[in-house]
Amino acid sequence: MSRTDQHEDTYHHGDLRKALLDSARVLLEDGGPPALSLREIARRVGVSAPAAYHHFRNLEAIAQAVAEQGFGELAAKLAGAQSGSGVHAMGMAYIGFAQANPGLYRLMFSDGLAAKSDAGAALQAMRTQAFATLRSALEPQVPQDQTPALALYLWSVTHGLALLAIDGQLGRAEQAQQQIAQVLELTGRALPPLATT
Amino acid sequence: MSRTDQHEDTYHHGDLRKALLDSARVLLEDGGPPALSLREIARRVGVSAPAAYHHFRNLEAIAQAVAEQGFGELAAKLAGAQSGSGVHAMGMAYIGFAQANPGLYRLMFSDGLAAKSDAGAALQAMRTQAFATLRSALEPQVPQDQTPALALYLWSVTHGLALLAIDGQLGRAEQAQQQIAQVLELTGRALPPLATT
DNA sequence: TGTACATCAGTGAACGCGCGTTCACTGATGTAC
DNA sequence: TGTACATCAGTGAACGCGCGTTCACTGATGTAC
Repeated sequence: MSRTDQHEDTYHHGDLRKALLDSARVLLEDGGPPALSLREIARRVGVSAPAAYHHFRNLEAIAQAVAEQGFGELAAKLAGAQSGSGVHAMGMAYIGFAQANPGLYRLMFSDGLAAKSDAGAALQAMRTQAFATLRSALEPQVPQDQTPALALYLWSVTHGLALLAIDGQLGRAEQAQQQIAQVLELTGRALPPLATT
Repeated sequence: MSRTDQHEDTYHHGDLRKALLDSARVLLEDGGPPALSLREIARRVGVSAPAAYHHFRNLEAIAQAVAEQGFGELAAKLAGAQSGSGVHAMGMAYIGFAQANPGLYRLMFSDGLAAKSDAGAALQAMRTQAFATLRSALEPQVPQDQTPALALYLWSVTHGLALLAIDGQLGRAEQAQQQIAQVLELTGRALPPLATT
């Protein structure tokens, strides 16, 4: 009988690793990166805290794995938008991701566990990787010598706008979406004509 | 004999309130917002932790006071740049502030103590106030109906760029400064012609 | 000018808390025979 | 098909830690007389 067929209140959990990551994400959205706590993550899964150590080296490793998930999902979302109408669509997708997962976005890009040894460095690497992806997505569409500056420009606007949005600095709901669209429209004005693929 | 004339190793400190704020800022730059701890702040001043309670209601009140200082200093710096050559100079000043006080900037704009009751709300209000200042500085220079969108656009770019800079996402030193200048130059291209005062 | 005293800014000890992590354990699983 | 057993994923108890905050106190200050 495979574990996945049924899962009464068994002693063994089934897929605790996944459950812990899910729990961490919920916690993250509830209280932001500072709220991440191994004990609370386990508590919400209904499992003792030490059980987590069979699946992760420590709390930082959980945070790192969650961030990794986040970068994966963001990349997927951006790749989906890319096939659409270009910069504006990608910007909306980017900010949409942050709005849908504000706690996760903060973990990925904010200080959270920054200076800390292992996971901090790993996070930094993920960010750099994400930026490299953006740059190479832009590369075929703009003059080569302008790519780095344009990529940084686009990242700055979207990153800043995303953070302002999830900080509640924009109006609520529809109004916010309209403001975002306006900013992205302005952003596009600074771009050279794009070579559509 | 006034307290300020001399200050041997007296039992009474002289200006503990200021000393605590200074200490908090150093700590903030050392370890970011998560490192803020009342005990550590007091320890670094060489005073017992409870002494702080004669000057602040609690730890959050210290953080709030520090953030308040930060917003004051940022506003002063921007006002100084405003008399200069406009948007580009103000952008450089803004990002320069963040680079000079990364921990403080994070406290002011990042999650740090976000959702928390009193101080969190106060911080939010300070941010909103800062944005209002930016908007009204922009108002006489652009068509009135475009002011909100342009202000948000400018804030997004500078905020995003500032965070990327202090997150070490840009190259080191001169290279970083050059990238910042390039991004600000691109940013300016989206602006309508400005009415110089 | 000298002294009693109220006020104030410090002190050390103690509280309760939640945390991350380690430990020795035990119950469940599934495989070898 | 049935059983012994190695492996593995859980458990509860305990550790040490640093934290924010409260408490009763005491030493210093400066003012009223």
